Amino acid sequence: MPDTSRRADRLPGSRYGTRPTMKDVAARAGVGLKTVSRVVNGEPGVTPDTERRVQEAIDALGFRRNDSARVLRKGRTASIGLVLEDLADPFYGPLSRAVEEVARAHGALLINGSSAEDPDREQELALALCARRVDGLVVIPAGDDHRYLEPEIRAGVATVFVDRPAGKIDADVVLSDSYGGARDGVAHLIAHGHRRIGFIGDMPRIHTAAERLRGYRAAMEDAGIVVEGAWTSLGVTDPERVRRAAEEMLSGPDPVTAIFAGNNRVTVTVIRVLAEQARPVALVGFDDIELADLLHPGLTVVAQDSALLGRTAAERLFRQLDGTLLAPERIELPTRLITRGSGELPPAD
Amino acid sequence: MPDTSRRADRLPGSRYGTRPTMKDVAARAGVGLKTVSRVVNGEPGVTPDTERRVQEAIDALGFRRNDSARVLRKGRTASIGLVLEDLADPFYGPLSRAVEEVARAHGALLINGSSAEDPDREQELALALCARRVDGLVVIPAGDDHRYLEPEIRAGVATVFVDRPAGKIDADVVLSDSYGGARDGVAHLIAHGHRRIGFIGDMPRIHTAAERLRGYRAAMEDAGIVVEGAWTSLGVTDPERVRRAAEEMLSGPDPVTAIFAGNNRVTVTVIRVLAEQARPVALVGFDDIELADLLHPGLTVVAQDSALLGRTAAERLFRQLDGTLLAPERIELPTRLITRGSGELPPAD
DNA sequence: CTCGCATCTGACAACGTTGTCCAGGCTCTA
DNA sequence: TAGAGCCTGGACAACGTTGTCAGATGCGAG
Repeated sequence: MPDTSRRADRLPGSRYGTRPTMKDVAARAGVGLKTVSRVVNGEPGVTPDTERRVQEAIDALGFRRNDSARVLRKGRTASIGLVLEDLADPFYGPLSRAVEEVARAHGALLINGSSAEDPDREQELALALCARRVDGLVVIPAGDDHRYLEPEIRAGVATVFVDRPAGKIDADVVLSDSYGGARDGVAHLIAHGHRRIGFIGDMPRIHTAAERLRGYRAAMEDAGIVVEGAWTSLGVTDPERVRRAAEEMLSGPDPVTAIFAGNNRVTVTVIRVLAEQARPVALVGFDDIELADLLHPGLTVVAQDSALLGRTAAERLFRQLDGTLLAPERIELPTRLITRGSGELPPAD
Repeated sequence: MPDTSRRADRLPGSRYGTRPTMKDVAARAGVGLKTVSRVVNGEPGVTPDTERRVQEAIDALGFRRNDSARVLRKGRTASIGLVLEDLADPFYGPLSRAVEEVARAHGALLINGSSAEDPDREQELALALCARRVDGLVVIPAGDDHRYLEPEIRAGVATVFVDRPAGKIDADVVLSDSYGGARDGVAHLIAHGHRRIGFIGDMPRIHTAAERLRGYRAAMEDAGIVVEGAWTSLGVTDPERVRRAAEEMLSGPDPVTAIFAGNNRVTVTVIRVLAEQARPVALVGFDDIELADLLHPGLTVVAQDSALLGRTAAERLFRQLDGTLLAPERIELPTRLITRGSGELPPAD
C-alpha cells in the first residue's frame, strides 16, 4: 500500500496545494502549452506520437485540469444549483436525485443546498450559487419575494421554481395541484360519511399550505358544511404541537371524526395520536409515506410524485438554456388519491 | 411586477450572459478597479463617501463577484464535495444534510453527487469535483480501489471516507460497527429462542454487507448453531428478488423462524412478505425506518445514526484542512439495538 | 510655507486555461 | 525543383479577480 499518510507534505509552508499546471506538463513533455490543452480536450491536430508524450507527462505529474480557470475563460460552468428546504426530508431526496439525473444527462454537475425553510438563507444560498456562476437554478422557495434574483435572471441564469411559486417575479414554476388534491382528499372523507373533519397544516404563508387549506374549505363548502374554528390548525409542524392540535380536535363535546393532514410530517404525528385513540378516526394525508400500506389501517393519502416534479423542472431548465423556451409558464402536476383504509373508516359517532 | 420574461434578451447574439464586472462598476463609480475589490470584500482603507459611490454602482448594475475568478486567484474554493450512493435513499439524506451543516459552519458550500453504486461513476464524480478544486472530499465508496485519488490527496485535497473503508489507500474512515451491530441483532434473536435464522443482505463486495454477514455468522457460531446454506441470501436488494429469497427461506420442510435483514431496503420488502405469512416470523433489520414503531408488531432494528456519521466525517475533514490532523484514522461508531416487538417474537415451531 | 507622515487610491502582474493567429515543415503536383 | 497547400505546434492575449507596490492627497507640525 502506497504511503499517502504524509500529511506534513501538505501543511502550509511546504508545497501545500501546489498542483501541476498545463505549463508544467508542457515543459515535461517538451511541447507548447496549447498542445497540452489540445490533448486534454481531445481537440484534433496533434500527432499520435506527441499525444502520447503529453499523456505520459500528465500521468506522471498527476495533472488535472483546473475547471475554475476553464470556466473563467469559457463563461459556462456546466453546473446547476438546487436550493431546497431540507435534504433530510424524504420528500426532497427523490426530487433532488431526479434533478441530478437530468443534469448528468446534460453533462452538468448539481450543487445543492438546504434553506432550512429560512427565506434569508434561501437568498444567501441562491446568490452564492450565482456567484459560482451556475448556469441555472432550481429553487424550492422558502421566502415569498424573489426579486433579488432579477439581476441574475437578466444576466442569463436559467431559473425554475418548484413546489411553490416564485414571489413577485414572473418565472417558470412546476408544482403539484395542492388545491385539487386536498379538495379531493377531503371530499373522499365526506363521501364516507364524515362531516366534522379537522385540518392540520403548515403556515399559510407557505403557498402549498395555503392551497391545501383552500382545497379543504372548498370541499367542505361544496358539501354544505360550515367549518368550525376549532377544526383547523395552521402553522404547526413540530411533533409536539401537532400532537396537541390533534388531541384538541379529538376531545370536547363535538370531536372531529376525521382528520386531513397537510403534509408528511404532520401525517406521521397524527398517525401516532390516532393509534392511541379508543375509537377509530379516519385520516387522509397529503404526501405518500413509505410503508403506508403496512399500517393498520393502511394510510390513505393524496400522493404527489416528487421525482416527477424534479425531473420536469430540470428539463425545463435545460430547455431555457437551449434557448428553446420563451415564455415563463406555470406547470401543475396532478395528485393521486391512494386509498388504503384509513380514509375509508366510517365516522364513529 | 417587473418584466423578467423577455428571454430574447438572453439569446445568443444579443447581450446573452453579459455580466457587469468590477471594471464596469469602477467605471460607473469613477474609481479604480482595486477600490471596487476592496469594497466588495469589506477591506479597510476606503472612505465612506467612496464606498457609498461604489455600492450604488454595484446595486445599479446588479454586479455580483465572479467566484471562479476569485478561486483562480486565491487557490481555495471554500467548497467541499460529497459523493454518495443515492440521495433518494432515506439513509443518505440526513447524512448529506449533516455534512452540509458542518460545511456551512465553516463557510463552505457542499457539492454532492450520486454514484448510483457504480464504481466508475464514483470515480468520474470524485475527479470532476477535484477538477472544480473542492477543498475536500467526503466519499461513500462504491468501488474498492481508490488509488485514483492519490494525486489529489497529495495535492492537498482533504479526504474522508464514510460508511465503508477506502480501498487500497490509507485514509480517514468513519463507519458504523456493522459487524458488532449484526452480531448483537442476531444474538438477540437467538436469545429469544430462535435457531433457524435467515440472513438477507447485499453483495459481499460491499464492505458493510460483508461485515454484517460476518456478524451474523459470529453470533450463530457463538451459539453453537451450524448455518445451513439455504439460510443466507447474498447480493439481492431489489424487491422482487428479496421477496423470492424470503419466501424460499420460509417454505420447505425446515423453514427459518426468524430473519435478519441486512439493510433498510431489504427490511422493507421482508416486512411485506412476513405480513402475508400465516405464522409469525421474527425480524430484526439493520438501519432504522420511519414509522417502525407503528407497525404490527413494531419493528426491532439495529440502528445507526447516519447524521452522526456525516457530522463526524465532515468535522474530521475540516480538521484536516486546518492542519490539526496528522495520521489517518479509522473511527467506528456504535450501533444501537431498538426493540419494538418483531425481534422478540418467539419461534413458531 | 514647506516638509513629513498617514491615509486613500490605482496601475500592474499574476492565477490557469482557451481562442486566435501565424510560422515552420511537410507532401504533392506541375 | 519550385510553388501551393496542408498539417502540426507555439506565442500571445484574454477571461475577472486579488496582492503588491507606488503614487496622490490631505493634514498637522515646524
